[in-house]
Amino acid sequence: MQTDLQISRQSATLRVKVEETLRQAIASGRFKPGQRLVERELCEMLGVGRTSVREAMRQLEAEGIITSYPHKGPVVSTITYEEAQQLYTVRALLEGFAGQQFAEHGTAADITTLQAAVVEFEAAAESGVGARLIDAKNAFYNCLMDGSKNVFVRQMLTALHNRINLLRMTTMTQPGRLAHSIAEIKDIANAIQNRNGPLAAAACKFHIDQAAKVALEYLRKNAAPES
Amino acid sequence: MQTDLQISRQSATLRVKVEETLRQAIASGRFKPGQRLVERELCEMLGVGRTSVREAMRQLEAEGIITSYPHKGPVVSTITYEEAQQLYTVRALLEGFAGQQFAEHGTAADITTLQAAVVEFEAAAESGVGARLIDAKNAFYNCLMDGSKNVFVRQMLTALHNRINLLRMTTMTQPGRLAHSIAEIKDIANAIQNRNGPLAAAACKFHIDQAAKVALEYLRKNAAPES
DNA sequence: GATTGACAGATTGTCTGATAATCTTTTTAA
DNA sequence: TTAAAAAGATTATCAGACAATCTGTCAATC
Repeated sequence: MQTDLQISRQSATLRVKVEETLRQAIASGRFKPGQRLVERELCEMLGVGRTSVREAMRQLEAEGIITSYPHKGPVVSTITYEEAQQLYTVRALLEGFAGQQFAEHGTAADITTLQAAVVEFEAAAESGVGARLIDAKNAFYNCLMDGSKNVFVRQMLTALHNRINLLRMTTMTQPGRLAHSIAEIKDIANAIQNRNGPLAAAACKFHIDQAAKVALEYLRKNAAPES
Repeated sequence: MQTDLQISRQSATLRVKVEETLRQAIASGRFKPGQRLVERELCEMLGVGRTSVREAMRQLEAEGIITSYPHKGPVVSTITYEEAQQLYTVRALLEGFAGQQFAEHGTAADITTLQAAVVEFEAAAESGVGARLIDAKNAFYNCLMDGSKNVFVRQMLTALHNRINLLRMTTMTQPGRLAHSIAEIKDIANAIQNRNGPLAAAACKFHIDQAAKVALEYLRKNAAPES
């Protein structure tokens, strides 16, 4: 019975739309880390009541992308150097795990999808269009997370990605990084296709460790946060 | 409904207390998985307004211990057998990591605290007092998580523990399990004290895997809920 | 008898206004 | 100059209202 006749049903509740809008606004840099988010301003900006804004805030707070202080209100979360380190460390752990599970338990269809994502990623890189590259990267990671066949791993990695976004740092735009990135991603896909779990895990970990190296180096240079 | 869950309204924010109270109420089985949480009833029960209840709901929803459906309201989350498997799998991964980090980077003070927790755990086991045992177990895990020196690992493990609590299953109360549990915990502490990272990781993983085995076996027997 | 449609009741979703609590800044007093 | 007090701003919470949506009931229809 379930055919593809779904009505768009413009997102379930207003609150969810507010969440999505704000998440996007933060991820895109419209709101910067450390910036205060004043309730009244958000209400006017979004054209919704305080209820919706406040409830959305609680959600974003739980996700860690905003931090709110009692009686002072929410602020876009900032990430210290140490936290960034920790973030990349646990991301490497979880993505390594996801890669391993994918290699060992992923379906043939999963692998086909992954290969397609790799091809698109290469094409996007060659096209030089930033947005397309970002989409391709996200598609790849999404596929990888699904391949883990573990809802919780997916949730946690999604949360980590959101928080890493706060760094507003695309390691891929660093000179020479993109080429390496492509090669690393190919290694991951190959290891998975060969059903080599440990190698897939190592490849994933290596990929993230490299990205971390670039990102942390960048953070160290572009001096610290005065807050 | 009873009013035996009254909140003492003092410092912090009311909303946070509501969160804590409800989290506790769910963890203790006062509210059971699948049970609906009607807004108005919660307001009366807690003696607070809808604002505080609704915002607390958003937080608990983000934590995964309740699930809410648009225009129908929240229910206490249920966990399927497959989800329980995944939960224990990723918990083993993260706790293994925490153990390894502890062994490799924990301070002497951390180790002292951990040893104390082990001693208390043994004493609690001998005393036969359930509440004391639970406290001791929590203290041990808290110490372990802190030892990881990684805020995100701590957050994720806390979230996982909360969700495992939904199973309302204390593997330790299974016949013969407690003795094994103590032995396993000692192994963990010893590996850490000897600064043997890989061994600590293995010990942590083994401990969780054993608990998972017991829990999953129990779940399989006590037939699946059809919801 | 089973399905459909209309209706009523219940609950959530959202808005608004009001008040208390708390933080921040400015002003005043010593 | 520093400390205390007052003023201003913002959040935290409550209460009431209304709309939107879900659920169950019951009669009408085939």
